[in-house]
Amino acid sequence: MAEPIRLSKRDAARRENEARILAAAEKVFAEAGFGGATMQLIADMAGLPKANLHYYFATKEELYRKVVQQIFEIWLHAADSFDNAPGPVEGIGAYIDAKMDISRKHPFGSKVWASEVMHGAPVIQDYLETTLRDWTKGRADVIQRWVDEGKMAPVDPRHLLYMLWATTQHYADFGHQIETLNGGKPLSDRQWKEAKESVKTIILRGIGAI
Amino acid sequence: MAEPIRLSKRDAARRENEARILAAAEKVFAEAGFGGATMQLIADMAGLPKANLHYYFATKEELYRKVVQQIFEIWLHAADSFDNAPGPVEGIGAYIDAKMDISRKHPFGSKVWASEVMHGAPVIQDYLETTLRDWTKGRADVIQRWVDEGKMAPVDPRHLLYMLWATTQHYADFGHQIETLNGGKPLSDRQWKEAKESVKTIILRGIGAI
DNA sequence: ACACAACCTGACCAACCGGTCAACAAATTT
DNA sequence: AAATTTGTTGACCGGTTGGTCAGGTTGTGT
Repeated sequence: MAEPIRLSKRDAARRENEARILAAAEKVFAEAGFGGATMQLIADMAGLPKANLHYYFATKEELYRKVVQQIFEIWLHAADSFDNAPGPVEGIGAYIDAKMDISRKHPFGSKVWASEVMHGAPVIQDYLETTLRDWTKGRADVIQRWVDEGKMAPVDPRHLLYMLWATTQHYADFGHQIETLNGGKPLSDRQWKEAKESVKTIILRGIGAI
Repeated sequence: MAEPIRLSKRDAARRENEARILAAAEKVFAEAGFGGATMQLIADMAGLPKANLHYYFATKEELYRKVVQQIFEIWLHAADSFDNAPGPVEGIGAYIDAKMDISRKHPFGSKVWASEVMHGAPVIQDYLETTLRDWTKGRADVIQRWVDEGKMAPVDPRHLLYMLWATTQHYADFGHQIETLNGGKPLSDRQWKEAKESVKTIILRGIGAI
């Protein structure tokens, strides 16, 4: 069991400050891009003097890197439900649910990730070439197995994965567009549920799993 | 018929300079984002002195706006094939083809557009609320008609459109990621064809049109 | 050939940015 | 409670950026 760790005043303050800075940075980087974001703006949003940011994160790049790593972790773990699933309906269905939830809960992080990749992944190229490549290979193998077992139509696992990523992330990255087309209002709980169902239905039927 | 308009030296030079600047700007904005792009970099890439850029485009914002408008036009016209189609197989199939071609031919423009929307559409919000809203309404009606005519399963037209946008644009916006997962090489002609087929097959089957 | 307008550009500037630092405050250790 | 480590911050700096402008060049109409 986890002990109720006693945090010294210092450690507690450090923890909170880092969290506040990271949260502010995530939002500012998402809304302004790396180049458009300023340390001053992040500092103001975090309620700290700019010099204090540089005490916790030496450079703008270092802070940005931490923000990207954070969302990448969440992104990867979304596929936990993918494994050990008996078939595509459960596995891919749960994956869509998880990724749609991420899009709703972490829209800023999703945008930062999208922005990073769009600009050629200057700071996380190594992750793409190692962690993400392995991850993708593993899931593609699972999908291929389902195909071989006749649990779904023969589709290219890669392109199916791209479609899953694209569709689920779209609700975060292009959330503003969707909101505008929704009469300027964010999707309601019911509309989010409908979105999830639509995506799941079309894709699962599209791969011949239902 | 279009007359072979005689361009004076001036008009010809103006045309070429503007085109060169816009092409350079599209690339730089796509790779560095609006905030990260510099007029100097665009000028260097266009092979013109920076001051000359400001002669043609007064401000960075004005130049950026032109770039965004340009890709928006292409984006809208991609759906010409959508209309007058007898059913979803032809209409949506052609639309997917057209949008995939755009992703391949105009990856920079696609990224600029994505970036603009992701950042809350600061310069083209009015377009979203007028042109895009009308456009979307029109296509959604067409899809609904096909549903009513029994030519496809009853799916929410909006979410289908989002899925089409997301999936096709993904190949441009996340092209770097796809390239990395493809062994660091861009998709070949054959792979692009396979991508198109995969997308069309999954979606058309997903909406019960085939 | 002349006059006028359009075009071009090196040099320049004020504003802003990321990052530094010295001086100070607070917590922790001894 | 003294000493030491850790955290805090206003003021500052060199470098870069978007944008300006005066003075020159080129093309066009007359």
